[in-house]
Amino acid sequence: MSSRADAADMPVDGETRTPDRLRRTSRLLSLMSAQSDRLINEGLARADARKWHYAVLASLLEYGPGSQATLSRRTGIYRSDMVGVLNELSERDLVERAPDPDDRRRNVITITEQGRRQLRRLDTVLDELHDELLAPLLPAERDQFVRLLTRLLDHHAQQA
Amino acid sequence: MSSRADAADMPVDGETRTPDRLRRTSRLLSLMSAQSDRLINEGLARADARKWHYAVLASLLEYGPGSQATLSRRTGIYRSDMVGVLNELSERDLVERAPDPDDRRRNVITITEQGRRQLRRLDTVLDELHDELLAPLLPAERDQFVRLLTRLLDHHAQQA
DNA sequence: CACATATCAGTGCCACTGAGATCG
DNA sequence: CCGATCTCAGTGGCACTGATATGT
Repeated sequence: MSSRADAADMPVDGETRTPDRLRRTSRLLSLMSAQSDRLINEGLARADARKWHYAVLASLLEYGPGSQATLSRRTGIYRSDMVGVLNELSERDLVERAPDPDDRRRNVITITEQGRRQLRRLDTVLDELHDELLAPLLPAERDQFVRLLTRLLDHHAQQA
Repeated sequence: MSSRADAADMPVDGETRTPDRLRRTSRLLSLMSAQSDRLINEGLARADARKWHYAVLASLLEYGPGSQATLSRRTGIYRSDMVGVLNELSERDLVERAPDPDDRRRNVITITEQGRRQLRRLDTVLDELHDELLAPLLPAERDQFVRLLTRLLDHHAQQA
C-alpha cells in the first residue's frame, strides 16, 4: 500500500520535483468543479432556477413529500439553508409548505404540478449542459469518468 | 452528435426517469470537490497552511519571483484576494514583499529559505492526503481519472 | 425532562466586482 | 489621458455553527 498518490514517476528531491505542484489532483478537482458550477449555474439561472431547486424537486418526486429535516438529509442541503430554498420554491409555486397535523413541529413539503413541469424542463436543460460539460470525452470515457468519480465519492461519503 | 450526457440507457419519460437526478455528473463533481477540499484544508491547517499558500509558494519556486498581478495570473487567485494571502505568507516569513525599484507600482514577491522548507513539508503532507483521497482507486485507475479530469479541465479552461 | 424541528444570526472560504490611489 | 498595479470594501454562494422558540 501507499506509494505516491500523484505523479508516481517523478523526481522527488524536493527542489526539482518541478512541475505539477500546480496540478495536484485536489486542485484539478477544485478547478473542474468550479468550471462545472459556473456552467450549470448560468444555465439554470436562465431557467430561473438553482442547483438546490433541482435537488429538492428531484428528491420530492423520487421519495415523496417530507419535512424540511427529511429533505435536508436527502439532498445534503444544510437544514439552516433549507428555509431559504423552500421560500424560493414556494414563491414560484413549485412546492407547497403546510404544517403537519400529526406533528405540529413539522412542515410537510409537497411538490406541485408546476413543480413537476419545472423539473422536466430542468431535466432537458441539464442534459444539454452535461453534454457541454463532458464534450471532450467519448461516451465510453464519460462512463468511465462517472464510475471512478462515484467510487471516490461513495468511499468518502460513507465516512460521514 | 449530442445524445444524452448522463445515464445514456435510462427511461426518459420525464416522470419515471427515476433515479440519478441526484447523481448528475455535475453534482458528483461538486460533492467530491467539497470532500476533497475538506480533507485537504484540514490537513493543511494542521501544518498552519492553506491551499493558496501552497499554490503561491509552488509558483514562486517554479517560475521565480513576480509581482502580485503575475502571481495572480499564475495561480488563478483573484488579484483582490492575493493581498491577504501574501500578508499571511509574509507574517510567517515564507515570502518577502519588496517594492520594485524599476516600477514603483509593483511589489516583487520572493520566496524565502523558510518558504522553500515549508513547501517541501507541504509536499509530503499533500502526498499523504492525496493517497487518502484516491484510496479506493488502483494506481492505473488513479492515472486514468487524472487524465480524464485534466482533459475536461483543459477544454473548459481554454475557453476563458 | 429529553429530543426533534424550524428559523435566524453569524462565521469562514471562495470567486468576483467596483473603486480609489499610485505610477509609467 | 490611457493603462497597469495594488489595495480595500463589499457581494453572493455555499457549508457550517450556535442559539432560540416551539412542539412531542
